[in-house]
Amino acid sequence: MSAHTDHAHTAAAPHDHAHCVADALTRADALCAERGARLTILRRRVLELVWSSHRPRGAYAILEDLSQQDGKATAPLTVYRALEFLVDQGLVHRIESLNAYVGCAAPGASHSGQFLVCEGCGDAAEIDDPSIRSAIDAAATVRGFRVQRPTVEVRGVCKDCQEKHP
Amino acid sequence: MSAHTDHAHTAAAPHDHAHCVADALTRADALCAERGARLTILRRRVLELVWSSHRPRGAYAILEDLSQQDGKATAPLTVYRALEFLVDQGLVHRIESLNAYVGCAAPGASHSGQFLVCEGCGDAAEIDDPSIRSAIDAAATVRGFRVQRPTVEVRGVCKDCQEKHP
DNA sequence: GCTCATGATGTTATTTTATAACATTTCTAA
DNA sequence: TTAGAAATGTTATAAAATAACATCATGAGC
Ligand SMILES: [Zn+2]
Ligand SMILES: [Zn+2]
Ligand SMILES: [Zn+2]
Ligand SMILES: [Zn+2]
Repeated sequence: MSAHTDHAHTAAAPHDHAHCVADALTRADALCAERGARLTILRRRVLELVWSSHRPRGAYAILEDLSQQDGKATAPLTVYRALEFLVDQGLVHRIESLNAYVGCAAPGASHSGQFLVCEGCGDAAEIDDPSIRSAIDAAATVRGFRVQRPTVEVRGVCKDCQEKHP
Repeated sequence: MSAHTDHAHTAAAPHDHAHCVADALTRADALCAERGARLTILRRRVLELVWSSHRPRGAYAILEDLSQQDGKATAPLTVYRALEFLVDQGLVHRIESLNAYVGCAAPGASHSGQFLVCEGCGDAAEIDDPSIRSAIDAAATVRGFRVQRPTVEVRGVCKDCQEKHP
């Protein structure tokens, strides 16, 4: 069995993050190839920067990284367009309540877009809980509402932060 | 029994909206009095403007209304501060995915903050579905996450809009 | 190889949304 | 009435996102 287990990595838990990012990029390469979507150099760089931490990152933070790497100013649109592509491909999620973006832990699989957002450390743990999804679907169906994109963002305090500040 | 029934009004369904707004203001008066919170003239006016439709409204739209009523420019902060108060009191909800605000249909009661947001008509129907809430609580508990404020915003198409564009 | 249509990126300017810092006014309770 | 606190006014700025248009890259078809 691989050293990389299935359990989700977090910003807090120490782990081989380079591997983590490399995995994400490899998955993205495979998925885009499979779909005929063009994961260009720029988009791939932006994806890598989104993954640079396990925390949600703002578009302008990514913009700064990009500008610094290139030694010249990059325009916001450059980043926003790349992010739009990545979100459309399901490689990145946008956290609405933070105006920020985070790499998807399981692209390809169904994305319900559920996050536990910690007020303490800023971590946004992606979960995919079928019972939340089915409860939403049921509530929508009863009201004749056709679901396109359910968003669940739960603000609170993660386990680690609770232990640190009891 | 009152002419006003319990079922939720929507922007689409014709109804006595003046009554609708008056009710919201009366409820707000009562709640704030009960809590010793100060629903000042300004805050009450902003609440009324939030309720001016059943659709989410942006802070700057409310700002324009306010400026027009007074015949002079109002500063954004004026509106944002009032909105902050109203959100804190649970009289208004912020729809994160729209950067907009909508009157709460049932202030005082527990607010889980669940919305069905229609892409067609812009309506944001507030629901309070216990099974969604308990599914979220269960998922959080399993992960040791302490829930403070769950946000559910479901994008899709409402019943009316589906019937209009089949 | 060329050629053109399409998609991607560059460039400049602007819009939309939200907050900071500090002054003044209003309310409340002692 | 008179602090002290809360609310509002004022001015300036920050943060997030998009519009409009030009240029460049890519790849299918010839
Ligand atoms: Zn990692
Ligand atoms: Zn935390
Ligand atoms: Zn109404
Ligand atoms: Zn609709």
